[in-house]
Amino acid sequence: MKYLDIGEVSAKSGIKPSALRHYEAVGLIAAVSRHGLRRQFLPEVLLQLKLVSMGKSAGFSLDEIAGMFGRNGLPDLPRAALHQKADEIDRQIRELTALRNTLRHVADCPAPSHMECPTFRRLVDVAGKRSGKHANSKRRLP
Amino acid sequence: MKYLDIGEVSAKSGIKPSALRHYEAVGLIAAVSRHGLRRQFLPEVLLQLKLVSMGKSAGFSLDEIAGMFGRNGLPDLPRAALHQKADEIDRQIRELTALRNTLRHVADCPAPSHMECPTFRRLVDVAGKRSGKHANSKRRLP
DNA sequence: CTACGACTTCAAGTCAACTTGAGGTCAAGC
DNA sequence: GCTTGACCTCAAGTTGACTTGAAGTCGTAG
Repeated sequence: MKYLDIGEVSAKSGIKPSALRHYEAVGLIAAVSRHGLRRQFLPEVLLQLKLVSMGKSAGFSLDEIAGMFGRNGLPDLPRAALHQKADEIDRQIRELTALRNTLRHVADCPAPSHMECPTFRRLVDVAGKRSGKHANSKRRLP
Repeated sequence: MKYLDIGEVSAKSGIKPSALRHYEAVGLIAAVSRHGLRRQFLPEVLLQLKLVSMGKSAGFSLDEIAGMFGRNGLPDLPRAALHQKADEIDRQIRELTALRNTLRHVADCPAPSHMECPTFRRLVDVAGKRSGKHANSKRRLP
């Protein structure tokens, strides 16, 4: 009785049905059954989708998210792997913080050339304390 | 004399020449001149590239980054727009923090089903304080 | 009992951000 | 003066994450 069909999940999550089907195809979510042809989802799926979108905005691929939160929305990685993911996110938070500070600085700094402003260079350098081979990102407006 | 050619920029920035040419094509960076056919870059470009990679890891598209830091690597947006970008980043930092906390929690919480753990639900809800229509991300390993 | 609308599948298309490959240019060292 | 290697251009290919379109399937309201 409390099953949701794809349209309801879409309405409540703000994610298009086509995207939800795609998520099912790659194993991020699963329908509990079918009503005729229609997928029936448990309300739980909304929570799982929240995790998915958190992961996405963190810059993880769908595959990586599936790795963090198994097919059921429950993490199936060993503790250490999860902490390592958390560390990655910490690093990303530090980078974002540096970028935000940089933006606020350039918004307010009256110097003619930021490239020569020591504050600016220091801000940028903060992010330089080892990023390495990392996250590439992109937007898509539904 | 202190011009860098693309191979040097690539070596010092860790960004492939093909990507640098792509960045030039979309107006993110610019060569000051050519030596024969070869692009000559100012050392400044390395700082600009740092800004670009910060922006990328923040989930901005190359177009958006070009919007924040004009063709010269210097921001050309009005103060208010920059602060608005900074606010967007703040929101993203909050989401990332929630995700990291969630990961650390699930790594350590002994509850059998996280979906029923109140701490878990609270952590997830923290991120729910309105994201709206937002950042989609992806990885690409060079 | 039929029409409707919300769903279904599947193949193909799109978009960003690059990468790859073929074929060409050129300055510097021998 | 010729070879070499690092660069060049331009078109086409790749990947991830979807979206779109055509053609079909249902169950419920009238």
